[in-house]
Amino acid sequence: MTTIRDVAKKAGVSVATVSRYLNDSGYVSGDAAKAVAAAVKELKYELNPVARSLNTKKTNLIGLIVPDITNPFFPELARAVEDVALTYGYTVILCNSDENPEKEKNYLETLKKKYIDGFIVTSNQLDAPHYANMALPIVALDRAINEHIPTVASNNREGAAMGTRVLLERGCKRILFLRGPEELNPANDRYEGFMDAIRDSGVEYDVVVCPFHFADSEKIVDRVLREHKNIDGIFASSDVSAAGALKAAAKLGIAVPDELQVVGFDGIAMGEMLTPGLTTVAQDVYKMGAIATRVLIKRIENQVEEQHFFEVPVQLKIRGTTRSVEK
Amino acid sequence: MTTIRDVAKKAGVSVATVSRYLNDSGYVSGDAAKAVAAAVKELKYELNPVARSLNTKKTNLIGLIVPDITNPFFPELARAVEDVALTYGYTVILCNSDENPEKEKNYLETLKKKYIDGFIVTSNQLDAPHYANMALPIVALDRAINEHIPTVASNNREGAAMGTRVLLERGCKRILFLRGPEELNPANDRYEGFMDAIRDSGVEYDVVVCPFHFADSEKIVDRVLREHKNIDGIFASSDVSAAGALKAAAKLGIAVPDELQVVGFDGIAMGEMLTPGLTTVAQDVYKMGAIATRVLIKRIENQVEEQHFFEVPVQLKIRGTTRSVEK
DNA sequence: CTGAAAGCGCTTACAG
DNA sequence: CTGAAAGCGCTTACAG
Repeated sequence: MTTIRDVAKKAGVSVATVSRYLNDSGYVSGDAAKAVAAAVKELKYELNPVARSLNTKKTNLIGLIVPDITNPFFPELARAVEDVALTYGYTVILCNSDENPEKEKNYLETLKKKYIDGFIVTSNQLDAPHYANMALPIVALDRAINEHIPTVASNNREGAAMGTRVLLERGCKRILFLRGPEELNPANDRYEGFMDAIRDSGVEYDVVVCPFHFADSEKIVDRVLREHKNIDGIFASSDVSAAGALKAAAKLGIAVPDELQVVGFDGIAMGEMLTPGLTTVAQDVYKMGAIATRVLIKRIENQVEEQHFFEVPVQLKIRGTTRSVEK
Repeated sequence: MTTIRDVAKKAGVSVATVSRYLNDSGYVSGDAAKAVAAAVKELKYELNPVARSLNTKKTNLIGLIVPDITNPFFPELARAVEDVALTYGYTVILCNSDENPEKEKNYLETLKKKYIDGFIVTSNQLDAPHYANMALPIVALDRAINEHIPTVASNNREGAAMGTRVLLERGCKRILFLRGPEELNPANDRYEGFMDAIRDSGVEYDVVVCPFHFADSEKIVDRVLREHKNIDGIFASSDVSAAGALKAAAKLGIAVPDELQVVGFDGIAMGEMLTPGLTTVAQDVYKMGAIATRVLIKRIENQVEEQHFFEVPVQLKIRGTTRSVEK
C-alpha cells in the first residue's frame, strides 16, 4: 500500500505539504503542487480514509434509521437517501429499528463511536434523551417535530382533506375513515385533515383506528362493512390499509367503485397494480428523502440553513377505486 | 474521551496489557485482568473502533449491493441481512447498483478503502475483473455462480416446473410463459424449469421475453392476449410481471381464474393484496439473505466452510388466480 | 505474564 | 509557503 510518506518522498516535500495539497487546506506553492500531483499520479496514491477519520472524526457515513425497510413506504426513501448521499460522496448505513427504542439507541451509540457523520431518522422517539444528547446532526423524516431537529414531512393534513373531498365530490353519503395508530404524528395530522373536510359537509362518517397492516386492515374493514351496510366510501390513512379494505369488499361481494369508493394515502407502487387501480393521496417519498439528505449534509458540513421544517406537497392520483365526478 | 491510556494508568498496567485483556488475545494474569476490568468500568471506557480499524483493517461493516432496493424483492433481503448482521455485531451499508458495472465497481473500491469486511452482492457482473481482484470475502445472492464465490439461490428451475404444473393440473390448454431477461441467470433457470414441465405435456405454449417491470409486462401481455385469444394460462417469471398480466386481462375483460389462470414467481407481499390473490412460486427471500450473511461472516472470520452453493427451496402459494384442481 | 516501542496512515498547530 | 513533530487511539511483535 502506498502511503502519504511515499508520495512526499517522491515529490521531494514533506507529508504535511502533501496533506495540505490533498485537502486543499493551507498554502501550497505552485511548484510543490505540481510535484505532488505528479507523484500521486505515478504512484496511484489513494488516501486512506480510515486513517483520516481517526484524525478528523468524520467518515462520510450517514445512518438511515427506519422502522422496517420491508414496509413499502421505506425502500423509495432509502433509494433517495442513497442517491443523494452518493452525489455528495457519502455512504449510507441501513438500520431497522422496529420502532424499538432500545434498538434505536443502540444503533445511535455504536455508530457514533464509529464516527458516523449524522443520521436520518424515522422515529417516534425523537424526544427521548438519547437524541437530545447526541451532539450529531440529525434530520427527522415523516414523523415528529422537535425544535432542535429539522424535519421533512408531507402536508398530511391538507392531503387528507384533499382525499376526503375526492369522496365527497363523488357523492359518498357515509364515509368510513381508517385512522392510523394514535402514536403516529402523520396519522394524527391525517385525521385532522379528514375532520377539516368532513365536518361541515353534513355527510355521515365513522372513524376506526386501524394499523398500517394489510391483514389487520382487511379484518377490521370486513367487520365494519358487515355492521354498517350503508357505507359507500372509505378513506384509508395508508395504501396498505386501503388494499386491505378492497380485499374485504371483494370478499363481501361489494363492487368497487360502484357501491363503494376507496381512497388511500401514500402512493406506493402497489396502488397501480391493483385492479381497479387505487385512487390515493400520493406522497413524494423520493423527494422527502432527497431533501432530508441534503439538509443533513449541509448540517454536517456546517453550512448555515435557517429553515427547520420542510413540507413536501402530496399529489392526488385518481384511479379506478373512485368514480367520475358527478355533474 | 477516555482512552486506553487512561485505563492503563488507572489500572496500573501498560496499554498493551489493557489491549490484550480487551481483545482476549495473549496472556493476562488474573490480577491484571481484575484491575483492568475495574478501571474500564469506573471510567466507562469504550474502545474506539476507528483506531482499532486502522490497525486491524477490519471494521465490522459489510456491504449489500442490490440493483435497486425499490424492487420489491430486495427490501426483505436487506432486512434479513441486517438482522443477521446485527446478531454478529456487524452493520450493513446499502448500495444500489442499478445493474451498472461502473457504479458497482465504484462502491466496491471506495468501500474497500474504508476497510469494509465483505460484500453480499446481487449482480450480473460477478465474473468481471473487479470481483476477481477484490481479495475480500464476497457472497453472491440469487444470481451468478462462480467457483470462487459462494452463492445462495432458490431452486429456480424446480420451482418453475412446479409453477408450470399448477397450470397443467388445472386444465390449461395453451400457456403463455413470461420469460425474464436473458442476461439473468435465475430467469434462465426458470425458463428451463418451465420447459422441463411443459415439454412432454402436449400442451401448447408461447414464450415471450418480458422484463420484471409492471407497466411493460402489462403492455406485452395485452398485445399477446389480443393476438392469441385462446391462451388460458400465464406463468410469469416474476410477481410483478404477473401483476401486469392480471391488469391486462382485467382491461380486456378476461375473467381470472375462470377464463385465464395466472401464476407468478417470487412471493412478494403484494401478491396477497391483489384480488384475486396471486398464486405464486414463493422464494424464501428472508432465508436467502440470512444464509448469505452467515456464510459471509464465517468467511470474514476465517472459519472453514466447505459448501459453496446453497439452495433455498421455494414454496407454492396457491391463491385465487388459479382454480381448484379438476378431478 | 508484561511493558516499551514501533507502527497503522493520516492531520494539524507551530515555528520558521 | 514549508517541514518537524506531536497526536488521533489503538494493536502487535519483541525482549525480558
